[in-house]
Amino acid sequence: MLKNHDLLEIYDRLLAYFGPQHWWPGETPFEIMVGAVLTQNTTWTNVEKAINNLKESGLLRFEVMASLPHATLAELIRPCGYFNLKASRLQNLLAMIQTRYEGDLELFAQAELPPLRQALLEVKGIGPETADSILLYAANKPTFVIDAYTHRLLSRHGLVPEEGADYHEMQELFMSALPNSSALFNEYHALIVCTGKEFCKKSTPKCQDCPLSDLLNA
DNA sequence: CACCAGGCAAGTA
DNA sequence: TACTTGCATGGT
Repeated sequence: MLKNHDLLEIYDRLLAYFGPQHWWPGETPFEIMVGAVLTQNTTWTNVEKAINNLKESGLLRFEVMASLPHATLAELIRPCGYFNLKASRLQNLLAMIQTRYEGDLELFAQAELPPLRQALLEVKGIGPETADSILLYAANKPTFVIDAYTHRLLSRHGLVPEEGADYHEMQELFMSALPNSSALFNEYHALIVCTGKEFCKKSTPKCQDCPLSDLLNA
């Protein structure tokens, strides 16, 4: 079984296997932030369609999107699913940044991590994963993102239960075992997603071919 | 056809 | 606190 202190070795293996990912898929902090909301429980290919709609309409900018009617925004992001819900969530998020950070993402990114995380979590529709994704990938803050792939990796290797694992508990596993580096957390989470997409799927796992397969019965 | 995908919040007991 | 349900499109 996997041990807590092996998390650094796992990183080395994934990096050697997949190579550096230089994530997140998005050209600007604003695009990354929007993508973080749109990808909630949704495939990235569907998110791309929604992002492309926004891009082609020239709406992928803070001031423009912030003044868009809900129905217009919802229609554009329809392909990524939950479109009414996500339109509201985006608007809630933009309103918070408008109020607390003058609608300025650079100012937003200059804030300290703990209050910034708190501000994000107070937005209706922003939970721990979305908050941490925005903090890490749009604001370069050193926090570890826990998603379905990460949970699956940990549970398949016996580090946490398959059901009922706590987000903060899983986050602490990584953050207590690793140096506090946003560059490292960024790359590590990206590599976990690579593993998840290629080997660690829910119903069709390919554990035999996974670069970590020999750790399963060590 | 059933199941899955880089969640989250609200309702119920 | 511990379940359960709604939200929705698109791919396998």
